[in-house]
Amino acid sequence: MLMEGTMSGYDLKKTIDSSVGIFYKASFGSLYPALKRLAEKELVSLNETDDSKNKKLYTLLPSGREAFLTWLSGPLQAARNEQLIRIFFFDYLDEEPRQRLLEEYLFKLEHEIRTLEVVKGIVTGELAEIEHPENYYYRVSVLAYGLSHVQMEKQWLTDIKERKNLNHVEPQN
Amino acid sequence: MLMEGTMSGYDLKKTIDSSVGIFYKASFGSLYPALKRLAEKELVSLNETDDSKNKKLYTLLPSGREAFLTWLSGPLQAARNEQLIRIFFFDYLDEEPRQRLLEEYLFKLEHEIRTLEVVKGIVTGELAEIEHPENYYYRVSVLAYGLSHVQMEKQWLTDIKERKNLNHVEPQN
DNA sequence: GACTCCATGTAATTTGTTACATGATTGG
DNA sequence: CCAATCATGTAACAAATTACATGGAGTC
Repeated sequence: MLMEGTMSGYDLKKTIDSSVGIFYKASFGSLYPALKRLAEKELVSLNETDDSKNKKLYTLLPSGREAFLTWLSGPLQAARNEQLIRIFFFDYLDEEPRQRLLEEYLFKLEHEIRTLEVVKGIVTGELAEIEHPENYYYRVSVLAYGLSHVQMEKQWLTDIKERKNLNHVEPQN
Repeated sequence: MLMEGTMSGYDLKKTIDSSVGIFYKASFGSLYPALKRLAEKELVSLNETDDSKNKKLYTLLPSGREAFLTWLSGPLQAARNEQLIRIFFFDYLDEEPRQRLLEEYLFKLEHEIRTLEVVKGIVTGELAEIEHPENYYYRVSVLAYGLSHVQMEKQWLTDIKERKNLNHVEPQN
């Protein structure tokens, strides 16, 4: 986030919540100590404001920028989904609570789909008004990923709710 | 896993690796202390074998079974994908390393798809030979989820590699 | 005057990772 | 006999979560 410019811990939290917030959470209890560590490693510099707010502004140093790009270039790996171990054991639940849970989750997913579509609409609109929208392609792609993901989950959930024969799922390619 | 029967920490690790291992890892450094904690809370009972192996066999107690079912009945939540924050920032990478990373990931995904298909084949075969295959429906469903997931990711990756216009993704429902 | 927002932090607790350490048994 | 597997654990280190604690500024 500091690649975008100088920020305080508080600003950071707001920025995170309103951008990657859909799939990543940060608490103050993790943010402030993390900034401290980054400052100790001299990856960021600290400037205190002397106005009434008493903000501590953190700026990414060249070494920090380097560390960020190194992290970014690391290998992509399949994300491990802890949610799945729950469903893995769903056979132990009775049919009634199981259907209820699946129903609830389906409801949440539908809500999430609507949310993501709204967000995507807003972002697309904002993007149309800036100078170089192509520089924000991957940020928008992540939204598209989110949508594909929840749509896939919805389809899958609908299928298992009906106890469809899962061997008939056809590969897309 | 202890719902299936009495096991040692070592057995547990093997069982985890060969079942949920595709999407969940457990190390001895987390397993043994965890079993200790479960024993302290009297959710499992401990029986030491007196043979040469010196195994410590853990058995789920009724209270442990209850705790498991309570955990299982908890609300399902959308899994948070930390991998996505990487891709969110991909605009900061140059086109060359970016394409290389996407290519690598695509390769991994294709490997994973083949693996999952093999595993699914094996599991389906095994399932056909047991008495009540319907009691293992959700275990198999998770495999189907895994496959849908990687297939979705592959499609998405292929799209962004070509910088497709992501606004044209059509909802499935 | 009360409530919300801005702003920073610490403390306790919990947990995970990685590496280290030990020793018995089994199969080729 | 040597390597792999079986089997259990600890220690150092790193982080995250939740709750607590504090204080200023703006606004209704």
